Amino acid sequence: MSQRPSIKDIARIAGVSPSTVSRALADSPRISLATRERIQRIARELDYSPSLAARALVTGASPIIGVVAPSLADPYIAAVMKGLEEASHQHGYQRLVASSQGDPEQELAMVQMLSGHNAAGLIVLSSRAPEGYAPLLARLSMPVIFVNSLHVGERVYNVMTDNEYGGWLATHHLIDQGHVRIGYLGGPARGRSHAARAAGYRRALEEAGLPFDPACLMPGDGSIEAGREALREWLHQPDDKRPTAIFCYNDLSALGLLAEAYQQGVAIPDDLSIVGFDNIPMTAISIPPLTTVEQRTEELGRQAVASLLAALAGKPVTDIILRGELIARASVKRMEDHD
Amino acid sequence: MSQRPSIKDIARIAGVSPSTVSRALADSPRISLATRERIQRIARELDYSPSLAARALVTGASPIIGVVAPSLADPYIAAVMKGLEEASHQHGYQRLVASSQGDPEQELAMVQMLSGHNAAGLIVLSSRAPEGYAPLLARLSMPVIFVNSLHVGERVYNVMTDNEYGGWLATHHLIDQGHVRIGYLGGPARGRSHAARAAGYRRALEEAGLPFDPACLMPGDGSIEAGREALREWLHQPDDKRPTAIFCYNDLSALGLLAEAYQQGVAIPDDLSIVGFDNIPMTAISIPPLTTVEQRTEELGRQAVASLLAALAGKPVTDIILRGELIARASVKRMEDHD
DNA sequence: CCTCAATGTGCAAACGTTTGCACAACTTTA
DNA sequence: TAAAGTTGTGCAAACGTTTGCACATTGAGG
Repeated sequence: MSQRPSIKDIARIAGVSPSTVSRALADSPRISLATRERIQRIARELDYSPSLAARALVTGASPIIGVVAPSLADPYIAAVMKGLEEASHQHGYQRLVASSQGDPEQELAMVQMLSGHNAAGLIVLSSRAPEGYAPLLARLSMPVIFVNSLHVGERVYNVMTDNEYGGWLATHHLIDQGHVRIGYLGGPARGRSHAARAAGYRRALEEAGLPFDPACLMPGDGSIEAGREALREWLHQPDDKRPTAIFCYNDLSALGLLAEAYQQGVAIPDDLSIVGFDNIPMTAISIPPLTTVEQRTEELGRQAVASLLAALAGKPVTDIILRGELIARASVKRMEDHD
Repeated sequence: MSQRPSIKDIARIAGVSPSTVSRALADSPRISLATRERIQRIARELDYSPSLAARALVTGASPIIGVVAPSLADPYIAAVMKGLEEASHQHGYQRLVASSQGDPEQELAMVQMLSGHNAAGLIVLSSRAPEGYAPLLARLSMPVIFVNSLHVGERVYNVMTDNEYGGWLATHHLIDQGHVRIGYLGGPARGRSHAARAAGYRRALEEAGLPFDPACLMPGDGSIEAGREALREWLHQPDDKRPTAIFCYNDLSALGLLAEAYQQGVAIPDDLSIVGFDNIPMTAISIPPLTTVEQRTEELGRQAVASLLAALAGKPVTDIILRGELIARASVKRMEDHD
């Protein structure tokens, strides 16, 4: 029946003023030890917990990190979240997570509303790069960390995977194993990471003196279904046009490709070699286990928090670029040399 | 330089009082249309967005649903989240997500802090059932929905999967396909869902007049590794003691079992039939595709929000129990009749 | 005995909203 | 023409904190 106890209730019981209670609970040395302990005991007895809303209102900031993600159902995002959770919790921050369902407009709205909560800072996960951000960011008074996209501005920082390098690494590995005709199954068309991985792919080809054939580029969107579709497409190509290896934008589509290959009787890696990207848990138990480029997703999350904290503390912050390693498993076949 | 605009700034510019602005922005009919529109235009020009902290303070509630989950990196949780997201967003609620890292003590602390945010209500995802909840719940002034665990109290409601039925369904299917010696690979030892699925398993056995052999119960924890371990264990059993089919607590461990079987040269389903639980996306593309009992996870999330909303609206709320269907794929073999 | 510093506590303003009530200016009704 | 509505707006309190400043008490130094 009684409302939640407030600082005033404690004050009344302890026979002191609200301000004394506030200070006592904050362990201020200005309050005598005796009073401090007495007040804290009373607070404990009443099960007092402070109104964070009121505190946020007066201090103009709350210990909340706003997180915007396109969705929480994606294993890549889930992994980043895990890193975020660990790091932010360690530092006494909570997270207000809003998901934009992949809608850029909603994404902006979420950022807007998180700032309404007086969040200390924002972390935005999104590979899209809605143009609308620039003006919005300029108005924001809190630091913003973008994960895997690239934005500039005051109090705006980036933490990202080196996608170009990853694309290069995957392709280089295939070349190293003797492949000459290599395909790339793409990701979301307008995504930055897709573009960067594709760029790495082309650079590796170039460096090896291999020709680049646009026909080897297959459209995709990073979904399981896109992988399945890619394999069906591959089957329709004439024998001499078919890549002997495909580098996939992400593990999800690589896994889809694997599944369809199995159904269609295409042997992996004997008939076709596959490299994925992300190193999600499932890759270790697929059949065959998937060779992939690791993305240090949890680290991405931890670093995002670290950068945010640094920015809040007024320390200089630089953009962070993380490189993952190639995880060689069993989905790539070594080609014989023709000599 | 300039702080975020407040209602007062708008008032000053518009030459009216703050209260008029507040009402105008809320589209109150008490304000003349002309003033309303003028004020709204000014607000738009200033990029005004309300201080949610202040609003929460005065109204004593904020449009926030607190969500407590053990982790965000689990695909099952991710799926529930998706349902939560959709439903809550549709009704204008935000979600403050806190993850407890599986630590029951932290879980209680998170609940505590979410109530400090004046959350409208709480949704708790956790299959553990820490005893500590009862007293905490009694003090809470907001409704709480538990997903897949079972708590009672005032303003406490439950939304859950019918795990007993699911366990029965999986086992019944195996019996139906002619299996007689059926194993059960368990989940987290103290978890409610594990116990319920095991109970369903035993009921199916009983109903079919099949003997129950405790040796057919394998310990597990729902992880991929637990699945691998279970298969190795199975290999060590003497031929006549080996189950011909195993019902797994969840898909993750079933998938682990599949992977290990492949590595060890055990043919699924020819040598061993497998049924999982959850129907996570990966089951459709495993090799072979996994027969499993669907868990309507997204629906779980949607229903949790629906129940919460109903409770907030003062409508009567009853506990909800969801049943999933059996998804027959290719990991179960039909046994020949011996006659 | 007076002044000064140190120590502990209280007062009151402020944060940005919402909302019950009062009030002024009109308009209608009797 | 007075009384009674109607309509639009403003006043001021309230929500639960934090915090700069002032005050009262005490003890020490001169």
